[in-house]
Amino acid sequence: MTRALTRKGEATRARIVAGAAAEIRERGVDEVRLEDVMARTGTSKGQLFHYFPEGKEELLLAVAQHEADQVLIDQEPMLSNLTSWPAWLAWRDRLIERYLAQGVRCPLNGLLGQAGRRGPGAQAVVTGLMWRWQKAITEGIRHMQSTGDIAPEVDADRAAAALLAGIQGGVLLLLSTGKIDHLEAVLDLTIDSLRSGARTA
Amino acid sequence: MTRALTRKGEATRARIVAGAAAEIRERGVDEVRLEDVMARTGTSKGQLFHYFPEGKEELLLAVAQHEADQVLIDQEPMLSNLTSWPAWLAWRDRLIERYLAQGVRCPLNGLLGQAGRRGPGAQAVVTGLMWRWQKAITEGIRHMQSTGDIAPEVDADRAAAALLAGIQGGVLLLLSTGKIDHLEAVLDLTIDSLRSGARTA
DNA sequence: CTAGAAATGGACCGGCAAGTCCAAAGAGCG
DNA sequence: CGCTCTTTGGACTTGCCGGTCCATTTCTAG
Repeated sequence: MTRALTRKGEATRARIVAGAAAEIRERGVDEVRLEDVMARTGTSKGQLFHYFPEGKEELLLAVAQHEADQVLIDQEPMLSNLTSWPAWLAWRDRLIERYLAQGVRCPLNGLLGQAGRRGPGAQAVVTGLMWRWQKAITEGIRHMQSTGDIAPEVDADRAAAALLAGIQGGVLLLLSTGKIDHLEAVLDLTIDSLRSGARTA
Repeated sequence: MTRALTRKGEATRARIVAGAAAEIRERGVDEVRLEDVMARTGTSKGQLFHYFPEGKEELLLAVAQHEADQVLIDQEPMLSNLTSWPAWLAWRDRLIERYLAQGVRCPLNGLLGQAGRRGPGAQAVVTGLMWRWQKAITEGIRHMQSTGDIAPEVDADRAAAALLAGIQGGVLLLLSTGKIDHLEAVLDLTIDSLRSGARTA
């Protein structure tokens, strides 16, 4: 039942997704025309609908999944190794760097706020991303607790939830205002707060 | 040069904005058709373009401004009176309550992430909102510092920036996942953190 | 080599929704 | 009471863009 794709087909499909992703980053989700994707990727309409029978919707979803994965990959190996304060700071730096470079071009942009409306598929992609992201942070906090660097009374889940929210909001404000200050403030203050909590223990 | 609007005209214009706002809340920005607004408000196309000569764009911008103002109004009188810990908690409760009630229906939704792309007008609306919001929080923190409830070393601006980002992210996650947990965590943990900072002083 | 499946190209269709236009109704004013 | 400016109604135009369709070429297997 899985589509019969030859190697060539596979490559074309990937090219379409990548091209669509680039297009979205540059122009925004709702500004993407199938035609633009075709032009950029050197494909024809027939191909688009051959690889994404459901049409635009399906393509967009594939792109979303692709970009969501990328978000986490871009944070590696830091995100999975939050095992010391220097590691946390390295992660912090990576985030700042990454989003500073990305600027206004957030590929998931259109999705985030409208996940609910864009159908259950989009919803799943977004919640999946957030879930994995938060889980990684939680594990980092737990690890720091195991080494005594973070107070055991800290509710790792709640703290991770707050930090994740802060990051999202920081990025959102970067998107809105062009300033990275909010993201920086969140990361620094939250990490500081986790850190100083150790004294209590 | 300000448009010559009779009282009746003024009323109609307001009705259109309100109707469009409602429509956006229910269906999302990009799903709004002029036709829907007409139907809901009992107006004709002639009227829409009479009151908003630039068309949809201009109408949407008017709605955005309207809703942005509402966001802050909804937080009053708490937001302007963050002068004691009970007051902060009351504000917290109001936020939770408001966004819980609102659920997925965020009128500014489409704007937030795409302010940059939606033209300078939208950008201005969003940054203006964020600016005013953050300023109010900053003033709250400063006041608490003046009464010794928050340590003087706290950088009020930075702390406010972080809190604002947290709130935005919390709302975003509410929109994406339907859960209010993130917003709650941000508010509680951040306020706690500000509170415990007092001990240091 | 060849049959069948996959991949590709691109002409064409159809609907939708923004925006235009003008005619007519209503309201304020001397 | 009639002039003018605002308000209103709604038919019509127009361009865009997603989606359909089929002819053609390329690939793979036996």
